[in-house]
Amino acid sequence: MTVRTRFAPSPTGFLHIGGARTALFSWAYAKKHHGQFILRIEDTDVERSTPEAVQAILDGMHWLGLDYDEGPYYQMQRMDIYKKVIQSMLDHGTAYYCYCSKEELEALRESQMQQGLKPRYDGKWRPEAGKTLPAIPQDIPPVVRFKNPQTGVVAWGDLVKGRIEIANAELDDLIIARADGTPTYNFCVVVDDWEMGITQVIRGDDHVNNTPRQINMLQALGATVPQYAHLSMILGDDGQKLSKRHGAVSVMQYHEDGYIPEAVLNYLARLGWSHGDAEIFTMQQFCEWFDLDHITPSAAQFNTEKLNWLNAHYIKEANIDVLADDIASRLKKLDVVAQAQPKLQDVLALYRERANNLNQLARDVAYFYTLPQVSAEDVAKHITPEIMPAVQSLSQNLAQINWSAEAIHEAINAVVTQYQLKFPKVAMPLRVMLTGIAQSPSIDQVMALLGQKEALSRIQNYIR
RNA sequence: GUCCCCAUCGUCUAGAGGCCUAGGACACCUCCCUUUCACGGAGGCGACCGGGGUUCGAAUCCCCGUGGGGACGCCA
Repeated sequence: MTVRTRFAPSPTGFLHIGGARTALFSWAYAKKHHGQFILRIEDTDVERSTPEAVQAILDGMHWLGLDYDEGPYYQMQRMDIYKKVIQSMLDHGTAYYCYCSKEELEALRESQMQQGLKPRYDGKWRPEAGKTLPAIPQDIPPVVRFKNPQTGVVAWGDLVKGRIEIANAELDDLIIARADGTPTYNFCVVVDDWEMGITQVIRGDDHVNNTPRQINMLQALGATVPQYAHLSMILGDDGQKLSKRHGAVSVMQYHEDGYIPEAVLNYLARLGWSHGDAEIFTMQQFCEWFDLDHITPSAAQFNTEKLNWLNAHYIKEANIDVLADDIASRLKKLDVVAQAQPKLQDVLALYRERANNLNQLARDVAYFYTLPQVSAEDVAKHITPEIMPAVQSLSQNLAQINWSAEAIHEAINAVVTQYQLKFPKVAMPLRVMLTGIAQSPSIDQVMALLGQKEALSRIQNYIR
């Protein structure tokens, strides 16, 4: 049987880091087994679903390069299928109408909680041999409930957590269609996973508790039960649960914050999954290596520092033209236009070795295209009156030479010797004059890229 | 409250009874490289939640604690 996995987000917000990892693992599993990966939008909560959220999810997946073979399917467009199944379950007696009002259910829940019991539907309208059902109230539109088995256990071999077993007595008859006739989540999932021929359901472990209900429905429908793999959650950098209020951000925020998608992908792949000592790998390798039995069942804490380390790696590895495009657009946000000279690719070749963030990289190279902001502190510390004669003399020499890093280096060495100084004594003030700060790559290389005219002009500003 | 899940360095993890005086990676520290800051290189620090079993032998298996998390909606 060919493998078919799916990612089934509900469009009530952006694609966050946990969702992205779930999608990544489902995607990789399908790729590994030459199967299909399906995207399904679970938008049956009309109140909270928005088209913007759908777009945000699509954008996030696109940025990460998680392409799908089928979909996106929208559950709201599949109502006919669900209604047909509900009718057939009603016909077969595996589902029934319940006329309890919301208030009645609420009261039931409360009293059970007070008695220290697990809140559950009491089966008031559940048809049973020899049982007389109450009189049907006229003013209450009924919901449809699934007739869950009351004895025995539901068990499955979870691909991540191992065997999980839950007594049917713990479960109640869940609502599969609301009073207005629309189907509910657990039911739609069952129908879709069945109808779409999903073979492995890979999802967050907050769904473990839904699984036994879904299996029971699948069995009532006579459907093949897929395999389940429940991924543990991702905690924030501080070990706390991610929530809207606390640290949960869109994957697109990582783009915004200067991360390269390869780094995010590699990082996410290693969160909860491992392949021996492998830390850095391509998505192609990941798809070859990926399997469900090397996933940790315990929750993982997000670590930005390790992401930064991977980001540095992928910035070094990136295609220089792609990198230049990205940095050019980030420069634009800083109101800096990357001119033709010096070529941004050349500048980045010099700078990317030291960067671990794209925004930082953009800020670092901005001075090639705009006058740097110099701090008074750096000026006071490095551009001292004592050094000015040497700088002045160097400036005159530089005007004479053939502009190249080697020649610049020689020129600096010459004044260093002439004035009996150490190299940094001259290099540091140059850095500040040219780049605005006291840290930069080799000053001769920086100057070579900046160009003779521009370099000399910036030095002149300090000579009076 | 009830049910379910989880538990190795600060963090991500390797580990499927002897290969473990517990390995790798990030972070941290030291040194080297050096034209500053980085990069890079070499070292270092640092963990099996506790208690009982089982076994010749347990990080690995079992039980009990403890701690953490999740689920209990006409939300998904």
